Amino acid sequence: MSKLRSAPTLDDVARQAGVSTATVSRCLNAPDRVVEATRQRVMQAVEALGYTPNFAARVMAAKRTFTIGAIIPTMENAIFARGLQAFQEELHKRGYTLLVSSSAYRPEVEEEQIRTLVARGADGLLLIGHDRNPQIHDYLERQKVPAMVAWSYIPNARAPSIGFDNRQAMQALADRVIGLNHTRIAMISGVSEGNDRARLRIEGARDALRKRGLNPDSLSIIETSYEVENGAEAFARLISQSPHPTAILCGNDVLAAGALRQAQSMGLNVPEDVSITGFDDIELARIVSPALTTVHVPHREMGSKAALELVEMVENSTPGSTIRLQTEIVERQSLGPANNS
Amino acid sequence: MSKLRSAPTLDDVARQAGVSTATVSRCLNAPDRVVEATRQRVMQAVEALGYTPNFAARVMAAKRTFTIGAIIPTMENAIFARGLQAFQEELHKRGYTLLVSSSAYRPEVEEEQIRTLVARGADGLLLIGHDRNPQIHDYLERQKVPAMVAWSYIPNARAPSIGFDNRQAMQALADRVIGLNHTRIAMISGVSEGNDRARLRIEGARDALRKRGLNPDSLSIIETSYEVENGAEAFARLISQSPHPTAILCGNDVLAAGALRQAQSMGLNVPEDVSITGFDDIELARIVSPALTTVHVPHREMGSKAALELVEMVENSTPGSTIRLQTEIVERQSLGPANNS
DNA sequence: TTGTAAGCGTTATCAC
DNA sequence: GTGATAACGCTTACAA
Repeated sequence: MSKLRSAPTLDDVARQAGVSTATVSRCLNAPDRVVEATRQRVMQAVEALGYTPNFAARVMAAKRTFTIGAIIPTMENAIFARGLQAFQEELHKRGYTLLVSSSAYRPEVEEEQIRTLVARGADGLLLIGHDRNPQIHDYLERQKVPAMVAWSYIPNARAPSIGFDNRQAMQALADRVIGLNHTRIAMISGVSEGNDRARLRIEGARDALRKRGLNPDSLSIIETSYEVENGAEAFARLISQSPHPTAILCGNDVLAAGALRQAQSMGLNVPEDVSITGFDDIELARIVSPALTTVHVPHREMGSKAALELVEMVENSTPGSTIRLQTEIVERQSLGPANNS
Repeated sequence: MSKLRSAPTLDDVARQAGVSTATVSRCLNAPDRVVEATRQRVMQAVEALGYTPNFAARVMAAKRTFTIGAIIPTMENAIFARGLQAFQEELHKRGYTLLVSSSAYRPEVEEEQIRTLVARGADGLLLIGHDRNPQIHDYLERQKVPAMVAWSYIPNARAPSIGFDNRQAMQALADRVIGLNHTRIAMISGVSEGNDRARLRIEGARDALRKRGLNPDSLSIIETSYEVENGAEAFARLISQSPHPTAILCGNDVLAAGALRQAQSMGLNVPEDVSITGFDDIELARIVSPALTTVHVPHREMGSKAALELVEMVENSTPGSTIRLQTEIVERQSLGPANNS
């Protein structure tokens, strides 16, 4: 049986070019440390053989992968997509490759993915939100893999983070709602357990009620997972209360879109009969009609700054700094004055 | 200076447990080939040291990564998300990890990503659509990395594929439109160059005109990239023609959502004044109002079957088979009879 | 059942 | 500038 010819190695290239493997390696990694003529010869051999360096071997020898891993809760909605795209673009400029996996909002899956990415030699990790088993951070420290948290700003947390103050942002929005004379307010939130963003947004809404002299416990909250259908269902339940809420704060735009759809299918006018607000300002917020009044999050800025910061941590072993980004309320058509009939 | 203690290796575990590295390796990879007592001891050592196998080393020795790579054109809209999620879930069941990267619809980026993933030892690749430089397939063959194409069904193409017949699907939809007495039809397509799905959908629309005795060249087409804004702009241009089209076929739901928004902001009623159709049946199609009449694509089925097929190719060196999935038209509210005034 | 030792394909440190 | 050569951490015959 003939020996299967497998992918060409450095050695093959070296032999073909009549040089040593060291020279070939230099041609690829530090071209100026090799004389033009030999480099030409080597590159020709590389071309001719269709050589691609073996990544695993390179990693073993160099102990660097130029790879950053990111674990996001879901790819199925656009919340993280835009920020991640900017993250990737910035990394690419700096010579890094991004590997993404999604945990489906399950902590144990996230943990597994973290270990997988570390085992694969990720030079650094991007994680979403602060809530997780602290042992994971012990593990990352032992493995010396720097990690940065995004989509949430919490100073002095275990890991440096870049994001916005979810609590304050929702408080500002709720305050705006109350300013329009809404007093019967409800909220459709993402599942708050293990999700600091969701939890802080709830707290923010309560803060607003409190500051305006309303009872924070009067806020009826339904927690549900982040899908359009769930938003619709939750809306149906909340609106059946009597007297029904005149404004419904949603934990994100996807839930808000679901709520809106449900309102419409129940023959309710938004915002005349009931106001609905979103959070995130993803594309969807402008697509639905009425367009959503929501909280704009600077996704791209967050992604690119996260990349810069993380690369800095990786390359200079710095602890990483925590960065706060500003959000702003964008007023569109889904929020109007209360109709307290 | 004290030696920095780095991540524990197999050797450390072996020493701690008082066995050889081979035994530790076996405990991890073939637990039944080791006696219970020693395994206990080894596992304790693993636990105590917080050992994680070094992936690169493992790959070098075993020549398998249990990793599948996927390169999708974009993460920024939901077209690929659901199918990819199913793909990942199925792979996970089979013990594989999925690595995803996005090419931003740029062929040269896709090519680079393919090389990156191969260099990283991906055991197999999932690619979207058939249009690409054929040299890439030569390369993959040389590297012996099986690849499967999804989102497009083309028999006898260079790579096996799983998907649907884009041409036939759009033809069926256009036929339905014509059956509602539309004769002035326009199309908002994705950029067709380097995108067989977009191209075939255009062809399908023309086929329908032809079969119904209409002039296929009467189909005015605007090609644009896949974002809501582009759909809106294209709609504005098409509708300004006189007489204006009564039905606008969109290359996907995102473009359709943009067209719909633009129609509404111009005070046009859909479908009374103009009909709009989508393609893909992503969540968005049900969120907008009127909800989109569109082509339903079995995304999850496509993803999981692609995984099965690709794993089969990887594990048994089979050539892979080409699988055709069925689409169906879902009638909602954005398509109505022509108003030929 | 367990241990020994030979790779795996690079990079990096020295000499030359 | 270039060439030997020793790691890097693991898997896997083969031997014991």
